[in-house]
Amino acid sequence: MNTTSDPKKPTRSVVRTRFAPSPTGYLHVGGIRTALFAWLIARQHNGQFILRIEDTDQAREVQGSAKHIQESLAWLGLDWDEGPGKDGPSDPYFQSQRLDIYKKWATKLVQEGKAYADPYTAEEVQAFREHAKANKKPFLYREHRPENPPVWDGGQPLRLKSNPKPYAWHDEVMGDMQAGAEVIDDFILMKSDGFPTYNFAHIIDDHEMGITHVIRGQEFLASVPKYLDLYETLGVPAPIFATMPHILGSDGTKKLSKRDGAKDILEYREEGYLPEAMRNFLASLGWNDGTEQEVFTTEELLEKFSLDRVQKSGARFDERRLLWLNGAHIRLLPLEKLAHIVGNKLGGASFWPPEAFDFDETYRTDVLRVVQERLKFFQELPELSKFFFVDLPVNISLIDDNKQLKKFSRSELHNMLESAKRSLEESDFTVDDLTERLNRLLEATGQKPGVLFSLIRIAVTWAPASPALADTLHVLGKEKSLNRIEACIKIL
RNA sequence: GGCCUCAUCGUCUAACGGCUAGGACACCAGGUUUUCAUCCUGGCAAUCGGGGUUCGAUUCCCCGUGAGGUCACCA
Repeated sequence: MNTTSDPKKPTRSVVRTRFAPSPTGYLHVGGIRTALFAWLIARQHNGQFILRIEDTDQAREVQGSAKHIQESLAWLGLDWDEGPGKDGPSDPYFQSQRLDIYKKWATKLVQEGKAYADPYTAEEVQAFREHAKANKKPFLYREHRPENPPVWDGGQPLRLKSNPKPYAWHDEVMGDMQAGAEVIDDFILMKSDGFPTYNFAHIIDDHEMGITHVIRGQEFLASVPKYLDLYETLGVPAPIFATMPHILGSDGTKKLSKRDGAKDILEYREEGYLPEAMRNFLASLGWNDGTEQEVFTTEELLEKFSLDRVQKSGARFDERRLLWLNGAHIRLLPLEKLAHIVGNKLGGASFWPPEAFDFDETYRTDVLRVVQERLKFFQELPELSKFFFVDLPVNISLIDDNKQLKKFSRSELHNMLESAKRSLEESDFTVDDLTERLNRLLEATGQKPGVLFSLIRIAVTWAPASPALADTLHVLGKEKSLNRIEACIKIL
């Protein structure tokens, strides 16, 4: 393990970005979009993308969520160059394992008189806060800064001795920013439990890890001046900031959050969404390339993404758009690849109905070829394909309620199917021959396709929807098709 | 309440200060030899309000209004 205090840091490439979640639960689309953008920036500059786990709040930590987060990123294809499971020059990447580093920096600040122990109890500080609130004034701790603070022994909160003054900075997304001295305060660096606050730890880590671009959500925008103050006090250069607008819930009222029903990103994997589609969707929420292109492959995203075209305003999360995009990406997929994804869900599972495995892979691939263009997400594969594998129960209402077929008597339908059967018995069941025969059948029976084809389609599937008739018959094969037609003839 | 940010069809968005404000999703209608889907065509639908500046404001400025964020020993 490298000690991060080594002054001779390894040569770093120009761009290093990070995603730094806290392990307090799962990742939803709001949070993971920031990760996508950070990843995109790193990758398009041949830089590094670092995953850092910010586990400094013992109380809020959720067991297993660090793993879950890693799994989410891995599914989305946001691979990290350094982080959990990937040793790097700034190892370790869990903040809870970097306590000595924060302690060292904190001690340095104390020695230089730039930080001091907070002598008040939590209740006392809370009283200050409420007093300010009662007077409708913002709370500033520094107005209560003790004259003779006790020696910091690690048991009290450690506060930064701030230098209130106006700050101006540039944000890649938000543009030129400025703030007055009134927002600068003596915030807490180290908590009394010996852990650093986010406000302190992320700055130390970003510096130690050589992060060049800090890409994060809007909730941190108001804190940037405080961070600027700390950077100055630390004598450390500030990185490039890029503040992302929030993704709002579909009702548009709040930042998307778990409380408001934001889904675990991995649920989309379960439902059969493509990571490719998710990346496209996430990117297009708040970003576009200025053209009318809507569907982007990840290669195109890497080529075209830029922070300066990221929207400043928040965007609502509309799952219908994701659904459409997913269908579009499914149609873009080569059949073999689609077959592989569909057949290898997770833990040996698949999106196929169980009956599909009574058949060989060639047959399943044939089925997939004809349903590909109507798939929107993989979880709907069973209902779209089940009749290729099992005989669905007869559902006579498909005929009785069909607005074309209901006009005919049972015996008329019976006769139509009889002639269909006779013709198909002669077929070699290639798509071409089937198409040819079905066309001739139209002439021979004098029926419209809406009648004849509907009837045959229903007879061989008993499903409300299915692929084109010739395709369906071809995939089903001669024996099964004729058997099903035969069975239908009997009940008519 | 203070501070910060934002504001174009229902939604995601485009538009050096200059054409009938463009595209996509969704929805509706029609077409492609049936259904569902794809694909194609068409339709519906927007510059938050008020003042300026300007020959001309979606665009620039001001004031409202609305929305979001922040003001933790959470991140």
